[in-house]
Amino acid sequence: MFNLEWYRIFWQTARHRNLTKAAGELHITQPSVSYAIKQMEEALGLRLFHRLSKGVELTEEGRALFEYVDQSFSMLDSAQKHLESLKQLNEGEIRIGASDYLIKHLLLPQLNTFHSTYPGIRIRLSHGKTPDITKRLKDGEIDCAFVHMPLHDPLLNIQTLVVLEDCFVVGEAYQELASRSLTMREVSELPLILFSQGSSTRVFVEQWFAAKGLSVTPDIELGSIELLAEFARLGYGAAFVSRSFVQEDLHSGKLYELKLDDPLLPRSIGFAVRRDRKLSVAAEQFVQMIGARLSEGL
Amino acid sequence: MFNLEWYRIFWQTARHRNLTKAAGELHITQPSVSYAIKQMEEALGLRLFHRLSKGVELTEEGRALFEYVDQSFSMLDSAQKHLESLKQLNEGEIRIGASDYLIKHLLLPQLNTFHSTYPGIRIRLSHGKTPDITKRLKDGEIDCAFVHMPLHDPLLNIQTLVVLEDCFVVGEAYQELASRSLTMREVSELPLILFSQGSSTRVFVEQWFAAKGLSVTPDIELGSIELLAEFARLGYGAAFVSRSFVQEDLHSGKLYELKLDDPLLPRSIGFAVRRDRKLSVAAEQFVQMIGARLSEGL
DNA sequence: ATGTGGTATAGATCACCTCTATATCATTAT
DNA sequence: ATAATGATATAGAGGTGATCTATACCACAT
Repeated sequence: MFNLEWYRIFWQTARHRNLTKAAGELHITQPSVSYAIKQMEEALGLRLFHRLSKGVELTEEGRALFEYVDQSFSMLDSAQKHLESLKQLNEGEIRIGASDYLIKHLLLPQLNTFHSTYPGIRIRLSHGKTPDITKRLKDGEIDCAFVHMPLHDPLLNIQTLVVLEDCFVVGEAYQELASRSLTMREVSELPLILFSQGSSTRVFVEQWFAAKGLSVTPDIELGSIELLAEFARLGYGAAFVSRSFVQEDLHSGKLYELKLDDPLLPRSIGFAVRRDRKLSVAAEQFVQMIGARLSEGL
Repeated sequence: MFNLEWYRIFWQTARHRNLTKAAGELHITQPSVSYAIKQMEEALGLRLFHRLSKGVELTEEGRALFEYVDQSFSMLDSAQKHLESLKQLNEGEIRIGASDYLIKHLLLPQLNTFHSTYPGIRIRLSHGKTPDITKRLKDGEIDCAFVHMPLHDPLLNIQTLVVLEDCFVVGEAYQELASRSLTMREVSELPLILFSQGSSTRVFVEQWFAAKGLSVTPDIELGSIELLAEFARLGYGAAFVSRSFVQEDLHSGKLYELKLDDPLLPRSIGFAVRRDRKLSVAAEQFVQMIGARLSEGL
């Protein structure tokens, strides 16, 4: 059959009109070139070059072939360049799934860094609840996802990325509550400021209460963690937030953390990919960066 | 370095999403495919396929590569088709040089046959005098030429194709001249009907006279052999024509050939190509045909 | 458990590409 | 003429890497 390597030899020979020069370019010897072209001509049943005393020259048929081969090669050359570019992270695409909350507070800060380092990489975010996100991940619509733990799925490779520690915080108005330890019932009877219904955070806190047979109805229900903290500071009640987010306020005394008889279990955020798929170069790089930055502390 | 054969293996694998199938298509074994793709991935420093439990699937980078490779291959495929077509004489080009006279009386009848057999082959004719034609042949502007012999040129390969025998003919009016043998001087004093100045035929006949120190001025000078014969038939004088052309008139008694003391040397028509160039498939076929037909007698 | 359908790995083999050496040929210089 | 130069072609030896066989391994379905 026809050996594709022959095309490369043919191409160089046609360009240099000289077997010896072509051989030099290809880092092989002149007889090898001569041999390859002979093979080719025999395989095609056509003469491709005129053998002149001072080199070779394409025949009519050879010229016809060269037109195509040249184009074909420039195509393959572009391919090499494109792949190199993908490898150098000058282009590419990452499709990430996460909840609105995680997109805003975990992903966005990291993404900025990533995007300014690799401006050519296109980021596609899709938001949704964890079950929805995992489905899209399994369907191949997204490359990786940030999910709330615990989550088990045989098709997915999930690793814990960062641990969220939650707490109830109050403003100065409720300062005295923070001096002693509260039971869950006591907490449930406070005016509560919670994340909106259906969010992972809300589900988590409701389950915590439910474990003691308590059901709660928040006085205030909000969609953003900043607002939760703000209402707490203003003394509207106890807000359920992740501790790291209100760290500064706790230090400066604008907010107070409630001590609890039954400690809240830490919640984990995991990073999930399909077990049977390798990440693209771009996604791989992204994961590396996320991992490095998060291990230094969120 | 990168082996172009790998592309073929990559391509088949990508199309079938299955190493085993690709191997079958390529008439090699599955491990060979596995090995080749591994080589390729290592050379590129990129993973090209996801290995799934039920086959393989292109990665993002693999898809990018496939786009190019697929195009590149369809290009090479077109090349094969084109060459095949050239070989089958479904297309191609022949550039032929000849004098006006030879184009009309030697080439045209043959060309019709050739052209109806191979309608896809483009014929390019260029006309000119033999020295001009041979120059164009040596410059590579034409592929082959019909020339008047004798002609010697170290760069050209010339073979005699057909022998033209010339003669002087007269109409009934001069019938009695044909009964005896004439000297050249007698002929030179007849009213002569000759081909136009500069043509090979004219040069030939002038040289024949010049060899005896005679110079001639024709009474009638014409550009086509039909007209020469016609004027002779009408009794305007003696026309110098090739015998084969007036064969019929000689038999039917419309024309009479003059007998000469000094016989005219037969003139040869030769076929010339460049010694260092091989003819294209189309031209080769043309030469074959011309040779075969002419050897059966013009 | 077992079978099925896929890929990966190990080690042996062999085809064929590449090499060296030399022939041959045309052109150019001496 | 003769030699030198710069090409390609050919012959025969050799080595390398693609290919093969055999087998392991893995996921999934039965």
